[in-house]
Amino acid sequence: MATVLPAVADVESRVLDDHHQALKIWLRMLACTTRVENVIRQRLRSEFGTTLPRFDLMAQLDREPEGLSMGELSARLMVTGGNVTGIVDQLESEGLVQRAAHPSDRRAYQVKLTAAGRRQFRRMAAVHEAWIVELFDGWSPAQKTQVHALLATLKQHLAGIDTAPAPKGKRKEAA
Amino acid sequence: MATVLPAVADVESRVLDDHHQALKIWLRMLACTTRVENVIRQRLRSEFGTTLPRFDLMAQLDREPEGLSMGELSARLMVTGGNVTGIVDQLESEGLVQRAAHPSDRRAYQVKLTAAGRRQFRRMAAVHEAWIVELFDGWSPAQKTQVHALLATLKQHLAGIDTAPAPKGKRKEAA
DNA sequence: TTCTATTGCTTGACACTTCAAATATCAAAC
DNA sequence: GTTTGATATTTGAAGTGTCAAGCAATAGAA
Repeated sequence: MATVLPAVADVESRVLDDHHQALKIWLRMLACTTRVENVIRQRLRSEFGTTLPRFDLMAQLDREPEGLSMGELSARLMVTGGNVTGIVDQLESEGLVQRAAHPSDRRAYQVKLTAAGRRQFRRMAAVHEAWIVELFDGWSPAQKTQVHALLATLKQHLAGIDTAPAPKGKRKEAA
Repeated sequence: MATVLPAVADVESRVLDDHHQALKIWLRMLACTTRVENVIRQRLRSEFGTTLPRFDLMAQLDREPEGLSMGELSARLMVTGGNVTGIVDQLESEGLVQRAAHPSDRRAYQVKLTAAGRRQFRRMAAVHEAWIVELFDGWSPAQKTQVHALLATLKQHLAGIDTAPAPKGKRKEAA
């Protein structure tokens, strides 16, 4: 693999490039998601007078007729519990969501969409999906399939990563 | 794959699938970036006692020795101006950043990293890059190259999208 | 010049978010 | 039954973020 003269420099620069490659991908990916989020956020506001987190939370509830606990919402939305409390408080006060008693655990609720909440969400969801299709129309169907698979790989890798940084020499220390 | 009978249904469901495909990609992509952000955020906090937006802002300044105006920072970080004001206020009060007079426009500043700011950022940046490499290690170098190119396509497409939703029948109405 | 419109930035109100600490309930061991 | 520890949620403080309104400086036209 290593040729004679530029071998050393090549190996070094390849490492550097590889590092910069990951960083560049990250910055580019972040730019894309931020852009998409900003567009969706502004459109949700101007078209429906609502916000992205409200929409996301209702989206989770829409696909779970039985409702979700606060903790499940927190996990699915990948935000902290305190955050969910605040958003549910608001949606509940607007009559879009309802805290129902959990059948077997008095600590937990089952948060559900009310009829009004479901109606409103469904109305927004159709438009929202069209927006997403528009925003991702830069990729051909074949490219979309490719990306979908690539993201699956990354997502799985990320699931195995510890939140705390690896303490120097260790790797995958399973309990 | 497609057998005789469900052909019609296939055509229809393909359209639906295409819509759902964009949505699925978006959700998966969002999950990945959120996960990465959360990991980096927590590590920045525990290792360096700083936050992601502070780090991002300093990163922009580090690569511009001449400094950046508030507006340029706002554009690069893809956040609103008011937000930048707040973060710069803090970093300035901590002596990591400095508002210098703009040579030709008395309305604007040139925000620069101080010596202390640059020192601190450089220290964090090396570790940060290692984290990114770790987080994106789920992709092979070849896959990274692929993703890098695919994201370039998407980014360009997104740049041509208007923030306001397309008003029904119109398309690309250039002034 | 002077008027007008634009640009760069800040402010204040409010929404979202994390974090850490507090409360309440559960589950399981004793 | 109590205690002990874990789990579900809420609370409050502080940071981050948008938005709209406002001020100061610029730029261009009348």
